Order: sequence, then C-alpha cells, then structure tokens
Amino acid sequence: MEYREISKIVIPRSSHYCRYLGELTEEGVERISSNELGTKIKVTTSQIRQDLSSFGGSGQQGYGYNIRYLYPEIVKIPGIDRQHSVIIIGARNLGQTTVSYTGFGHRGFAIKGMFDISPGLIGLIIRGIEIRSIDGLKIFIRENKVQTAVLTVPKTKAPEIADRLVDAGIRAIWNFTRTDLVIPEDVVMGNVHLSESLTRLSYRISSVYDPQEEKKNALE
Amino acid sequence: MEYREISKIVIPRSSHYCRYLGELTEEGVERISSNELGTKIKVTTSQIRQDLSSFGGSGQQGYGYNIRYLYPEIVKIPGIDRQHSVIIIGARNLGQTTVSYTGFGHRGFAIKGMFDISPGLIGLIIRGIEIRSIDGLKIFIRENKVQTAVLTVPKTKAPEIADRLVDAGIRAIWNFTRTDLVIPEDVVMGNVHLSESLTRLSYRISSVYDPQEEKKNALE
DNA sequence: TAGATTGTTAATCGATTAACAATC
DNA sequence: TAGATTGTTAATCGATTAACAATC
Repeated sequence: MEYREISKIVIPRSSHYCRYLGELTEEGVERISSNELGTKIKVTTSQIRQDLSSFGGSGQQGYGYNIRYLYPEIVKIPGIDRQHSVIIIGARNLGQTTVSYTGFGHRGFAIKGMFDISPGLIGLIIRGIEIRSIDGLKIFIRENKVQTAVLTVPKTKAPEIADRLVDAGIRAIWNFTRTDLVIPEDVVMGNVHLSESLTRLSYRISSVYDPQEEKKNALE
Repeated sequence: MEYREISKIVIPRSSHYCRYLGELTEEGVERISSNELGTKIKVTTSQIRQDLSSFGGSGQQGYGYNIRYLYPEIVKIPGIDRQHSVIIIGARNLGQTTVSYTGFGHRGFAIKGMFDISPGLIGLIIRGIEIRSIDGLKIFIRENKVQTAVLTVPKTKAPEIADRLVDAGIRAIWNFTRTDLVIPEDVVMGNVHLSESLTRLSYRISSVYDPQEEKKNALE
C-alpha cells in the first residue's frame, strides 16, 4: 500500500468513521458496503471508497468492508489506540462534567488529575480524581508525564493558564474556553467552542425557516 | 448589493467571525483590516475579504472595516439577533452544566425548561429553571412555542426522545449524545460530538508527534 | 495628495463525483 | 458462474489564492 498524506479536510470525516464503526463493532455487525455506510452517515458512496482506500482500509469486491478488519485500521489513523495522560484545569461546573466524561477512556486518555485555584475546591475528590492547587501544576505535569490538558477555566483566566501549560511542556490543549488562545506551533490546540456550535445551529435554523431567505433562495 | 447563497463551508468560518468580532466589540476596538483579522484567526487576507464581501459587509479602502458597522451585519447571517425558546432534555450532569451555560442568552436562546425522567430530579430548580417530568414534554413545547431542544440524555435514550421531540413539533436539536440521530429533513440537527472532537485532537497529536508519521512525511 | 486597503476578477489548486474495469 | 461492490482514474465542480484597479 502506498502512503498518502491525509489532508486536513478528511480528519473530521475520519473521526466520524471511527465513531460509527465503533458503534457497529459494539453491535456485532460483520460487514458494511460503502453504499450502506454512506447512507447512514450522509457521505457519498464515492467519497467513502475514496477515503477508506486512502487510509489503506481494504474492502472486498462484491462483499464490502469487513468491520473486524476495517475498524482497527481506521482507529490507527487518529492514534486513539495509543495512551495519553490528561489533566483538567478548572474544577467547577464544566470541569466536573468533563471528569465524568467516559469518552476519555475509550480513546486512550487517562485522567491523572484536576486543578483549580479556589481553596474551597482543592482537596475534593470527584470520580476518584483529586482536585489540586494550580500552584503544583508544573511539577505535576513533569512527574506524571502529562501531555494533554483540558481547559475549562473562565475565559479571562485562559491565556495565562495556557502560557503556564506550554511552559510546563504540555503538548496538546483541549480548549473549552470561549477565546482564541495563542500558543506555539508545535502545541496542538483543539477548540470545542460551544458558542460557535450554537451559532452554526442558529444559522441553519435561519436558513431553513426564515421566509426571507426562502424567498431569496427561490429567486436564485 | 447582490445576494449570494452562502455556501455550507463558510458557516463555521462566519461563526468564528461572529465570535471574534463580538470580542472586539466588547473591547471597544473601532476598526480592523482584513490583514489583522486574518492573522488573528488564521485565515488568509484574501479569504477574509472574499467572505466579508459575500456577506455584504462593506469595508472602506485605505481604512479597513468599521467594527461597529460590520458586527451587526455579520450577526444577522446566523440570525443570532433573533429570539429562540429552548428546552434541555436530560437534567443530570451534562444537562445541569448546559443550563448554566451563559452562551444561550448572548445568541437569543432563552431557556424555558428542563426535563428528566428521574423522579429524584423532577421538581428541582437549577439556575431558576425547574426540572419537569418528561411526560409533559409535548404539551410544554406547544404551550411555550419551543423551537429548539438540547439533548443531554444517555445515548440509549436518545433515539426515542428525538422522535418525541420531532412529534411535538420541535424545529432544531442541539445534540450532545454520542450517536447519529435520524430525523426528518426539515428539522435542524446540530451535533456537538465531543468524542469526535477528542478523536480529532488525538489525530493531530499523532501527526505532530508520531515519529513514524514524521518519517513518512520526510519521505514524501 | 500619497498610502493603505478594499472589492472583485481571473488563475490555481484541491476536493468531490462519476464511471467502469477488476475481481471477490 | 453471475451479481455485487470495490479501487482507481478521469472529469467536474467548487473553494482558495493572487493580483490589481478602484478609491477612501
């Protein structure tokens, strides 16, 4: 199989394949054709085949894809078969919800600790994870070889904390704060940006239901 | 100004413009050039001008864009200047975090109620919002003219609840559950899919730090 | 006025789709 | 074998970038 660089645009799509094929694996489904898969996740048959073939996931003519072989191939691409250590910064509402999120474990992310600035929270144990003072952040990251941090602090605190994380040698930040953080090129930043997700929803509500838009569309 | 259909691909970008220009507005910044804006949010100058011009947001040669005029224009596109009524289905961990999310108000979404199945939760009031029994869902939606529902229930319950929401006439679902829900074409589905966000992060960590990938890249 | 910066056109680049021979 | 469905090539479509005249 020839190696092909995976372009930026297929990353979200391959994440979707990952999740859906994971579901099928759990359900014990054995095979799926590009046609079925495409219908289910709303991608054209052509694109499915193009993508899977570029990942090196090989199907079989007349049969489709054997999920038992395909899934482990797909999973290798984002590397979720590997182990990561993660900490959560900000142990209030959102941080506590995040620590309960079961998705970490399934993707090889092990939560090592939580940090907060508030004395009232420090020392509490949530889902078996102790909330620590942020003063010990740097040492903790070094000692536990933490590569990834989840940022669930208020927006105003975010830039300073991001700097401290970078300084402590963190390699990836999963950012739940509502701001664009500036970090070095070699640190990976994954933005959740719920506010933008809601804005996108709003956009689509408008374009489906706004009579003015409909009129405009009709005139096209 | 000529009307141009806004293509699917610019929706996330325009949501980003929205958020960032909102920040600048709060900070009292008066003007910005396509160059500055592009540097800040990592979009090329050309694309900024192409996008803003397609939205009808007009700048001024030699000056740039006046944020006071531009922002209200941009905000009109996703329709976040309009009012929506929203309910939250699932009042456990994630649901309770969601009700505390201040982003709703800023985008014209007013939370009208929360729903859960668990008798232990029903009747509780969180951030001024009462948790109701899901039995009254349909009537509540009708009476309060709710168009949008946030879905924060366990994955197994999600398909059934989605059906009930559609049946009750909901027009948009903001889906936090880890599954692809099947709904009619005219109901808007916005998927958050944190699991995919984490997978994408993992992917990028791999491609930046995996020595094997680097080797492959070097051979290209 | 001179400098800056837009809006827009044309050129490039890349992604998606269509089609079909290969083959299970 | 016949039918189904892949993998891949070529064609199309659309998005991004470059460039520059217009003009504040």
